[in-house]
Amino acid sequence: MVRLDDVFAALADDTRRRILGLLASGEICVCHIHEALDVPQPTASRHLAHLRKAGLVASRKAGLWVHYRLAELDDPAVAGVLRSTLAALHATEGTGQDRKKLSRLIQVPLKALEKAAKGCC
Amino acid sequence: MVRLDDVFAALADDTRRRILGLLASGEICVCHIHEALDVPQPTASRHLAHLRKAGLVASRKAGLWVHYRLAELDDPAVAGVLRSTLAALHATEGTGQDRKKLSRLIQVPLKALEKAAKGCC
DNA sequence: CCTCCATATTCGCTAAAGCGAATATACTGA
DNA sequence: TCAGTATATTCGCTTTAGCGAATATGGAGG
Repeated sequence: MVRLDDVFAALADDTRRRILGLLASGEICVCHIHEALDVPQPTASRHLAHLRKAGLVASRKAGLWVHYRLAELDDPAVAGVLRSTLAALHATEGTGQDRKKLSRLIQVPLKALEKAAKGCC
Repeated sequence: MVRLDDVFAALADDTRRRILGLLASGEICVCHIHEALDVPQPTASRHLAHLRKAGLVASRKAGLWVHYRLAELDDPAVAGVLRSTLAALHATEGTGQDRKKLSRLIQVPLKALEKAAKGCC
């Protein structure tokens, strides 16, 4: 059960919004998030935990790595908030820069990431 | 110019979201907000100032009273966030109760407030 | 001018959030 | 089993947000 209070608290932090901006283009593992955003690994992990508690992201363990993705939200109201938030992030300059850096890191063409992000929000 | 950071910071507080929930049904003066929400007048005023700084609400002075309303947002991305937020609030129980109390206070039928709120988001 | 009323602001305090550093956990492969 | 790597957590600290109480501002009317 997702509580609205937790959702907005989660969205009220720049680093967490940047993470969501990255996840809009698909599943990413922690190491790539912390490198793309240029934040310490514990910081990335802490914010991801916050987002997970709020119900906005889900994680999948694959050996040593943990891959995070946007959660499938049951509540349509919360889904709407997340969708509009991603759309707003998409319109900012920072999101594009983060995505560009991610593109280099994971060796995936920027176009592909852009396309995936569009289809998500 | 509305900054996304301020918007989400503004939305990350329950009292401020309750205020937005009320304003969805139209312009309201400070005294009615603080009575409908049952919070001290300085608290209502402080939160309204916060919302105004974030660019989410606008105010109009009418003699001794100050009427607040949802702002017309230039930025379509921010407008989308606000719209989905209001929709999410609309789905919560608390918003209905606050509106009911406002209805009694300002002597306007609940139906009319509901209708106005629907048309807004 | 003085008073009343609605609204805004300030002050001191408490609680919570975020960070960096260090450390713990968990899985992999030699 | 042991070393190595990715992720998570804890600790101490600093910053910030929100609150209650008191007070300031500013317009309306006697």
